[in-house]
Amino acid sequence: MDYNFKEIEKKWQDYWQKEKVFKSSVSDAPKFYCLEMFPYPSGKIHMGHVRNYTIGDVYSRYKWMQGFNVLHPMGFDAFGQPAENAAIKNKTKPDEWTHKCIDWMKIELKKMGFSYDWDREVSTCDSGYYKWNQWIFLKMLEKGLAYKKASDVNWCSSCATTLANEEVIEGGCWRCHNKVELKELEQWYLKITDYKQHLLDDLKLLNDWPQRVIAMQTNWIGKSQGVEIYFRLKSNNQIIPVFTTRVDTIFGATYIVLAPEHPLVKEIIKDNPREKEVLKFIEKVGKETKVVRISSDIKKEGIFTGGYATNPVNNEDVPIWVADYVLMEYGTGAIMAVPTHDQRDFLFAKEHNLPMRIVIQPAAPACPAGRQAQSTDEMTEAYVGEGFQVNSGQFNGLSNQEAKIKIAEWMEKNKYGQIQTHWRLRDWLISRQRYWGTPIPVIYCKKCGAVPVPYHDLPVELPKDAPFTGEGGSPLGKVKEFVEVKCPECGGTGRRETDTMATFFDSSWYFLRFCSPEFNKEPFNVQEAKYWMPVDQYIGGIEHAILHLLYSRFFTKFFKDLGMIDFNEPFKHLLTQGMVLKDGEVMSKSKGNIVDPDSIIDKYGADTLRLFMLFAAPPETELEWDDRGLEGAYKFLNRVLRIKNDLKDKADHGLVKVMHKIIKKVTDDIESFKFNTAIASLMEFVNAIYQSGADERVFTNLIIMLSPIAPHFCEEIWQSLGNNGSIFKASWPKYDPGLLVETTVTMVIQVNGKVRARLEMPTDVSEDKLREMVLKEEKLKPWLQNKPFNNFIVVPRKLINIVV
RNA sequence: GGGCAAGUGGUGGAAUGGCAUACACGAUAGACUUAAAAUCUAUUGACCGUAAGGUUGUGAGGGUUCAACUCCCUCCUUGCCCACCA
Repeated sequence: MDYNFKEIEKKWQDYWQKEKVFKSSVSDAPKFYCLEMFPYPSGKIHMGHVRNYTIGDVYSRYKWMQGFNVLHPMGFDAFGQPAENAAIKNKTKPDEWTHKCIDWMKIELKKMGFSYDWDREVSTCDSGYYKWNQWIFLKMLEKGLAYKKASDVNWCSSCATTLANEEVIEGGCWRCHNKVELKELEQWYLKITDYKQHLLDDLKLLNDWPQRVIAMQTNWIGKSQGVEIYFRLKSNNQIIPVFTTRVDTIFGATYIVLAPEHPLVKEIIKDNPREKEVLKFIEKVGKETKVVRISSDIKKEGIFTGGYATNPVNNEDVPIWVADYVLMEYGTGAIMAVPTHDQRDFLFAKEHNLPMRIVIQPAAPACPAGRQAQSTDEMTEAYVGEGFQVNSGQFNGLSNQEAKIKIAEWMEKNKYGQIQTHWRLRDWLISRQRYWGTPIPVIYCKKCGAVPVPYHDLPVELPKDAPFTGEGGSPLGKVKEFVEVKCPECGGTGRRETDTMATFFDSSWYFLRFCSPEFNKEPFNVQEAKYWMPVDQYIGGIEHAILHLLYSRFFTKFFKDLGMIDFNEPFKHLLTQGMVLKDGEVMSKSKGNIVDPDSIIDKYGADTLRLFMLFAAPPETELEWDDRGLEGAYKFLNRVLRIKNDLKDKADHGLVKVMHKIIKKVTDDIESFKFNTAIASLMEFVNAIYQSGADERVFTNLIIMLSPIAPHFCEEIWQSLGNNGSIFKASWPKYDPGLLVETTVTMVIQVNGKVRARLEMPTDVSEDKLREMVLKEEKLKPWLQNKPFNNFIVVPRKLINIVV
């Protein structure tokens, strides 16, 4: 008979909550902080949440049973635009809508049986939380890390707000995919670039992070070392700086190219017969969107300006061109072109018949790629590999790697240029022209300028009934009582900042807040954070590999500089779980292939859902949803339950030995997040029990090992076996290494690498004895046929390979 | 274009130099049943063979090794991230 999961799951969820089984507080015991990325409260949990939180839950419960003091909190990343949209649609207020969603979501999370310490719940939209966003902002302002500047910012007209560089994906808005425009605005920025070197260097400390996340962050920070070279405009000797990482090719620079927006272009073409034509070209390029400009199959277009510049290393005059493939926002907005050693320059030069010169030759014949080109005419593509300098003055004959250093030093000495480092990382734009976010705590005064709100006036509360319509513009600007305030400095007429903070600000430090969620003197209690932090295990989606993780690392470094914490990195170990797929595709509303967790819980129970998700694939790989696999998980639980009705007085010694092996395997597997093989081992254990019958001790160990995975199910059995208290207060079984030692072993006998026999041998058999037994073996005789052995290889306790 | 993963039965996956396909799903057969479901038992990579057994087999090709899914080289395919980045 099937077990009654509905009754059982409800019963134990209530019990865990009432008894506060998973409540944690600072103690002398070793701590373990297990954190899953908190959700945006959309109102419904999806399979991605279920997978993420199940992984964290299993690990937390396992750590509890290993004797750790576990911090396993949950909260809600509750500010953000969807609440505004939903509120307009449903004619309610973002505040009410969000809190309703949080309530629904909590019900669903509780139905999954997750072991959270709900006493630590935080929601970022509560003033008790965002007050500290404002506090952090003011501290950053004090330290010169928050500043306001006017510039062209990424603007999404459909969301009517600005976007950080990190929020622009392929030229579109990360949320609505609308084309992003540039708009000149005065906005607040955080100087994350002050930490760029630390953010890059400390990636080396993160040995327990996935390689690809490290790679993505490295890429995003984008450090590149090179030389800024001073070309000079021939007509008036003005400097045109260009940046290159390949200074070894400087003697092959046969023209330079400016971005169409480059300020010097207008000067160069002034009173020049080509002026009209060039302006026409610039206008044309300006109309193209960035998306079109970067699409790789489009031909690079450019035009000669009529001007010339002088290459400082050889005083050669080179033509100045303007082309669409040079971007004003990277480097200096101007490049030197070396057609022989850069593929893009090569194609451009061929197209426009520009001169080229070879300056690096592969070291033939050592270089396989390298037939040396005798003239540029025979080149069909640029040579971008390593080699030796030619046509490069006093640097001829050097390897290009060596030349890179020597030329850079020589240029710097002669003031032809300057060794420089370029970074891709830009300061973080945090102003948003939205309602549902943290108000930026600044007041503008005609006399005093931008004045920070004094700490004792925090929080700057978000007015509950702003008249927002979704039409854009800062809705807070329409709330008179909010905007019209006195200047805190001179008492004169002031005007409050009406932009709110980007929501990534909220999630950049929530892991610290969880250490002391009620603390009301500072963002977190320094002592408690000292005990709990850093997060030992962080679990979440790969989609946060750049934004959220980079910002959180930045905030952590800031708090360290404030002296509030004493570690460099917030997350010791990071696990990025794979997506949940259905029919090979990511589950999504638009594809209509969503499986609702709630309906699965209703039909099979949370334990079955948890078991299936963990068994179907390792946590980091994609998981293909499979109804039949779910059915299999359900059958397994019933199979376990049946054992209980058939317990023996004493289990066989053989089964006890099997048990100890399984304990070792399951412990090792769970420790390293191999839940799928841990479950496979438990299934093997169950199969073995079906063969020989378990006693209560063996069965209890099975139940304890299964309990992190199927907690309600195991808690029920634990209780029905007459145990007191929660199974999660029980300790994890230990294996007896003595029982793992075998006296005999099955050895595989190979002849020429092919398996020809298997022999049962004592583990301590001597090699001579082995040989004797092998030669006697009838099965092997046809293969050996009295031929002499070339080799007789023995891998102790495993295998023998005879080579004849 | 650059970087990082990955490619194994009908399916999800296991094995990190030493028995390829653990565990499960599915399928087939049997037991139980009036019958079905559930459950239990057995078989299940392909090919040849009545069988014993043999051959072959981890995207393709080469290499190292007594021994390669695993290490090295070349290539193909898929996924993800970045990208006219100078």
